[in-house]
Amino acid sequence: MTASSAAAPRRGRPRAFDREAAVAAATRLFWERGYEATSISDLTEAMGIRSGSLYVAFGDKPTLFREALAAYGASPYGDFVARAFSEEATAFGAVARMLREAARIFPDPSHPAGCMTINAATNVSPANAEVQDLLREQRNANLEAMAERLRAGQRDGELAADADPAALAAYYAAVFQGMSQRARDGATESELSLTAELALGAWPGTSR
Amino acid sequence: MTASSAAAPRRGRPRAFDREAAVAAATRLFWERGYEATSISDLTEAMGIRSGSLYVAFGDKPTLFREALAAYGASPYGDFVARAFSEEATAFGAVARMLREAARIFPDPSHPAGCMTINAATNVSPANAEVQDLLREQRNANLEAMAERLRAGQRDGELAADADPAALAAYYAAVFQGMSQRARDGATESELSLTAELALGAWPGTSR
DNA sequence: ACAATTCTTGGTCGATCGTCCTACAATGGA
DNA sequence: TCCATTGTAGGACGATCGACCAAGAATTGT
Repeated sequence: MTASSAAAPRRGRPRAFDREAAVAAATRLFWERGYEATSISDLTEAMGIRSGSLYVAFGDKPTLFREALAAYGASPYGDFVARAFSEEATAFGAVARMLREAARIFPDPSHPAGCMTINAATNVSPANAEVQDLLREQRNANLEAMAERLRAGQRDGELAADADPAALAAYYAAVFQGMSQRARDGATESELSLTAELALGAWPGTSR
Repeated sequence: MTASSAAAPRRGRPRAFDREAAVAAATRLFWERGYEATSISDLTEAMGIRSGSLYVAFGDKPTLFREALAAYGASPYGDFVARAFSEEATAFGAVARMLREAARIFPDPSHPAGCMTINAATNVSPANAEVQDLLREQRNANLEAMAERLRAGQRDGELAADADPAALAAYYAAVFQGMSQRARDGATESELSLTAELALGAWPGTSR
């Protein structure tokens, strides 16, 4: 690995476009339409570049998608779940914050509705199964991480001893994914907030 | 409108394939991959016919999709929600049956996972927005029908007077859609059953 | 000044998309 | 028997897909 990370002056003709802004445009398009329904020409138009530049700068379409997904995950709209679980002290606090922020972020009209990880590759032809698998594994990994957090909470006494952490995690994952779908169907923040509170009411023991 | 509905003997060469079986094959494929990721050649191969026969018998691709969707809605895997709401005496009974049957049907390996109405057109390019809109409107109509059933239940005293029927319906719709997504991600019947019971625990008053 | 390097332009590649057409096969009615 | 009608076989249509290439432009290092 040779440096290259910093702003070391590179040889050759400099890029004429803002790489970060181009990725942001691609992210928005993939988020809105999904992987397969977004064509290279859709992308080049939105990114303001020609296909040659795209392939030089980003490789092929699946590679660009992975970069767009990483950009989503690093943005405020994509990292709020990870932040909730790393910053909240209790398991209930983390789940509650996850759902309440989802209710606010999913229908926000300043970006495509719902969660990109949930919606970007649900309908995919066999030729692009790798992308579908990538997102599926990410969702299942998020579920497992939530289950692990609940198990830890149970050990610490935050969660009733007779509760089922895996079942609770699966339940909240389903609610979260359903909220994303509802946002895509036009659900408002107030509807999703009510959904979040009803879902939180199922927390065992009501002790919180 | 001139007769033509019954089995009146038609002129000309008879169809060489079973129309109902062909629609069933198309339904399965659309259900599995979604509208856009299913190509005409995919369809003709699965249906066992050539494209010429397909266009004569079914019109174009969106028309065939609508017929496949209708076949899904008339099948045991697609009509169980409607049956739950028409056959159960109480609002809670209908919602409970809807979720419990979804937990059994969504992951059934004898057919594609989840609900076709929910998953068949989530990622669609603008050219096919009509299909996406069709399914979205169907989902929203189902939600409104559930809300109406809960309002009726509230008038009949089945549901606590201070409960919010629209919010409850939106909540159970989100859970239902989330369960479909989880099934697509590999959730088992036992996981989905636990999710259903946790969701039902949020029913107001616990009086049921 | 010149070479090495990198990016942009513009176009081409084979494959596949949904749709339709023509030629032929198989049936019912007259 | 012959015609009208309908379905099938096979291929062609223009458009678009993702990917890549050659030529030229713009920059840095020597």
